[in-house]
Amino acid sequence: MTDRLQESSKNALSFACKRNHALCIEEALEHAKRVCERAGERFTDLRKQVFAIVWAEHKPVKAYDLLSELSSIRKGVAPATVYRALDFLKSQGLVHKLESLNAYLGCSQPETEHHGHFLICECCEEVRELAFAPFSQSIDEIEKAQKFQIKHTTIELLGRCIKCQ
Amino acid sequence: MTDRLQESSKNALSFACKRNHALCIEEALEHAKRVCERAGERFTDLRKQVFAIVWAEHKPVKAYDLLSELSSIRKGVAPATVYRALDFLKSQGLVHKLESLNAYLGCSQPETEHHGHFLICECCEEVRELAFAPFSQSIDEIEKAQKFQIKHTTIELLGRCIKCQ
DNA sequence: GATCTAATGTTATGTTATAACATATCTTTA
DNA sequence: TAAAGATATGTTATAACATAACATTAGATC
Ligand SMILES: [Zn+2]
Ligand SMILES: [Zn+2]
Ligand SMILES: [Zn+2]
Ligand SMILES: [Zn+2]
Repeated sequence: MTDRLQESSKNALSFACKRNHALCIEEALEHAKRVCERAGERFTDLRKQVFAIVWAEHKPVKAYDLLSELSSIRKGVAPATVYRALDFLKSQGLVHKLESLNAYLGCSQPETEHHGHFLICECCEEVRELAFAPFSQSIDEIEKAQKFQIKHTTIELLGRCIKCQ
Repeated sequence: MTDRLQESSKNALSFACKRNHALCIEEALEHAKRVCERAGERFTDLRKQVFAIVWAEHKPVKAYDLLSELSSIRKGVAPATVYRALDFLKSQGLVHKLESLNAYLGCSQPETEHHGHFLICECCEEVRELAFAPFSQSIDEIEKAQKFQIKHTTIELLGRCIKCQ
């Protein structure tokens, strides 16, 4: 247990990066705060806590697991509490929902224009968010060819990562 | 009410195409039957009925709506009944699950190699399955670049169709 | 027709998500 | 700064989606 735990004061438990990255959560929280400020939205304690828990996992989190983690640092937590916070964070692009898993993942690049395209390893459950959208050209082509105006994409590729092949 | 209704005998109700396409369900059932035969699987009454209901809609169907439709032509229908049939049909590529809608759609081209990529109109709820996979090249590239072996893709593009723009 | 296997029936429960309304907190402005 | 309005959260209840476990039935094999 490092200095970071002390620094994080009362909510230390949930605010520590599960992979022990130095300053990981602190930086992500700064990042998230800026995103909210720019959007003129409030980054409340609840939202901060939910974001920090999701982020700390570095992997998809189920809403009800999140609920039980959140309960350990906060009172009066019900499903609606969690889903409302998740909805907000999604609306700001700070977390993504993985539809094929019914789980939520902290966005790895919230300040970059991107659509949330994921590689999901069926074996180790690691999920990688593609940094640059390799599908954007295909998507443009589809929009033209099919005269279809795309507003949101769900692209989740299930398979095996290099470690699990 | 046309001849087709009479032809379909006891299960006429659910076996009629909701868009009044001539021979639509009959042909799809023949198609599905062949797919099952080739796979050495049984296309039972239950599976046939579930497939026909899903197909007749020509749009995504919720499992519990399917359940209630199925109940009108069959006894002893419970959630498991429906989900088992859907699992089977999915395994044969005869229906797809739309993860972002929690709904099921009859496959428009079950005998063609394809991955199930969809355009979903948020306005009229019409869903089009892309006939040729425009993403297959991107997917190949990702597999090489990321050393990730893709086994299943979830690609659902939400937006507005030409009629709803 | 006895045996084995696959499919379905049946009951119960687990999991995921939202509705509706009360209360608290923040922001704005008089 | 007190009142009013808007946003966020608390609280209770329920809706919507899906699977587990075991019994029974129907089809295939011998
Ligand atoms: Zn970290
Ligand atoms: Zn992202
Ligand atoms: Zn039809
Ligand atoms: Zn298909």
